[in-house]
Amino acid sequence: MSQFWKPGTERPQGRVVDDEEGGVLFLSGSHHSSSSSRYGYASIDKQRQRLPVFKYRTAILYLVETRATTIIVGETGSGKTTQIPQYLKEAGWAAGGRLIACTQPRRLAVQAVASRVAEEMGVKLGEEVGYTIRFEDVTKPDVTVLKFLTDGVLLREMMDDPLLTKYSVIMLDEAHERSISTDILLGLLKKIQRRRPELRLIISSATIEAKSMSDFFRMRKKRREPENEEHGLQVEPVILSVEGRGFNVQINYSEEPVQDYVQAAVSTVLLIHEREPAGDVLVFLTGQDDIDASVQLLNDEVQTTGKHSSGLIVLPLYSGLSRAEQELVFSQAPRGKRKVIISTNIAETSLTLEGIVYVVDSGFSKQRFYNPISDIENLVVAPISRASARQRAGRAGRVRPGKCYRLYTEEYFLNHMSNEGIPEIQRSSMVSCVIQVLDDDAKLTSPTGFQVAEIPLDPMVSKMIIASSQLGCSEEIITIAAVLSVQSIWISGRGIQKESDEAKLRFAAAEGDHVTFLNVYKGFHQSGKSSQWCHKNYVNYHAMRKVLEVREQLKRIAKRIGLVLKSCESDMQVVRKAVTAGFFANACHLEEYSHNGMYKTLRGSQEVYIHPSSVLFRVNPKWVIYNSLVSTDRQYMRNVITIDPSCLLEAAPHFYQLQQSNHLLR
DNA sequence: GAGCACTGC
Repeated sequence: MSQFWKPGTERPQGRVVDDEEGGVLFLSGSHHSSSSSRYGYASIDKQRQRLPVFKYRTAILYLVETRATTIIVGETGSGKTTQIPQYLKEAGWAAGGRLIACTQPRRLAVQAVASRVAEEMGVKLGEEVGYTIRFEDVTKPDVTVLKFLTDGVLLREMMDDPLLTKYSVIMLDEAHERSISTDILLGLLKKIQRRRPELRLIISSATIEAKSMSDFFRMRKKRREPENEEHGLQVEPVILSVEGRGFNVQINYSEEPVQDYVQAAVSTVLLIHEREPAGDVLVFLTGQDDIDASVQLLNDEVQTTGKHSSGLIVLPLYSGLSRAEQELVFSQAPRGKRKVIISTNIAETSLTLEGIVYVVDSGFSKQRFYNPISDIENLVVAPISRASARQRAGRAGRVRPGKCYRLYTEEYFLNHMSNEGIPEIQRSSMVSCVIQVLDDDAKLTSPTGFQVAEIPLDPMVSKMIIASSQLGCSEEIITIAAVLSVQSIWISGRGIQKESDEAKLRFAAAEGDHVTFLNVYKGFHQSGKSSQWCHKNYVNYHAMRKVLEVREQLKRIAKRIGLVLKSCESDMQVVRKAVTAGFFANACHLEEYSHNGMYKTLRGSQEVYIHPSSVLFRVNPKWVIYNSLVSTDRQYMRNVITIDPSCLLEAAPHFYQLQQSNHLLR
């Protein structure tokens, strides 16, 4: 362990200041604000040196060498994500066959950063610089030394290598977003540090959470491991702050509380357009309904009172849009026109829009909440946190000084908004990730429990796949699992409702949605995977490509864990059995006296209804199993299949024994 | 006869 090669680094010039609580250091470099000149014809090296993070290069390397954990607070545009991994490599942290890892919460960011770094280093992507995301491993063993990956992938790598021995440094980027995977990684990495004192962590976080990150990684003095001290390694974490390249954003608050934020957003946009100089506008609302409504209102305004609002190009932005519609948002507005983008939270973290000068912030977003008693996840419109509000405002200052209009009062911002949002881990069901982090004492059943943990899907889906291997219908079940993993394989939208409903009926199977998916997949396959075929049948071609991709991945995993790949041809009875084996806990029985299609769940007797998008809507079979619940004014079951109640006992005698003795199984 | 903020393995 002690043979690990440590690169020698000079002590930096800057000041190292001890925090009064001991341990936490702020290292203040010289704060010459770098000019924000655009990349001109400068060489890549020159460009790299112009980034704000460059003048902290020595400091960062010094801290990484001498501290187990370094926390970097970097604003957007500091260059930390692309530069720090390169500094580490230049300093020798990738020598001796070790790797440097840099994680991101999102796949797209992983790909983008990796290709940028490969370009800067002048190497081919997938050689010295590579990346890994689910379904895509662009790395070369023994060649790749800088590896970018999603935090979910790193978590999964821990299943095979719990101490992550091949990495010398792990940088967790965007840790302030507190995704479930990031949070679990933070916890596990802290444990790994005790066993691997030579491992270095870099946590990149936004200002506000930096202190709590540092507190988390500070080891208690009593429990400090003596061997770490012998290493000459300081176990107390350190915080280093790197300035960004953002411009000042002037904040304007509403003077009175706003009654209707859609209306207020529309008026504000019109006011900006009337009074403010050129520059695009970004409006944050909560969801598709709000956004479509305000796009409509603004366009009506453009039509009726052409004078004020001519020159406005109004564009919606949310994840449900087609690719072509999303791309419109990135195109530059014609000269003399002002672009107004009305968006969900997608523009707060996932997408970066250039040219935004004005931001209108409704103060709300849709957030997931989980009720562990009913085991139901809900999507609710809720106030955002101050951290979110700052993030939204920051979107106005990327190209030049901007303005942010908050549709709430300053008093509300200061006294009623929470400082930080509730981390995702506290708002979600943990079924999918808990199985990954159980240790040897967790008593996973053999072999099923271990196989379930190997498949990167919800445990119920995994169980269904494993059962299908024994039932001889794994080809079909893997197709169903792949379809369930994409959002929707149907094209939907205004104006084509009737046609798409009719198209769906052509594939409808009496057994329910799962078998309907098989029919669609069969048709798609027989058409030669044709996009025209999809178009004609109101099937989403991009979704079907994704289904193919996921399907191949699942087949590979199935083979690896020793499952039998076999088709049951047209025997849908075994398909239903396999679905039941996975989803027995979601069984429901029709309450016949109710005459309105009300079902009750066997587990918990909750009132549920078949979702109108299901092929079994209004068919109301006596016994069904659902894939998931959507919670609105009612609880709707999405993706439903008919079952035989005797299969329930067969599939899960341990689960339904009690119910049977209570005569709940009729 | 209803609707899906955003991610991820």
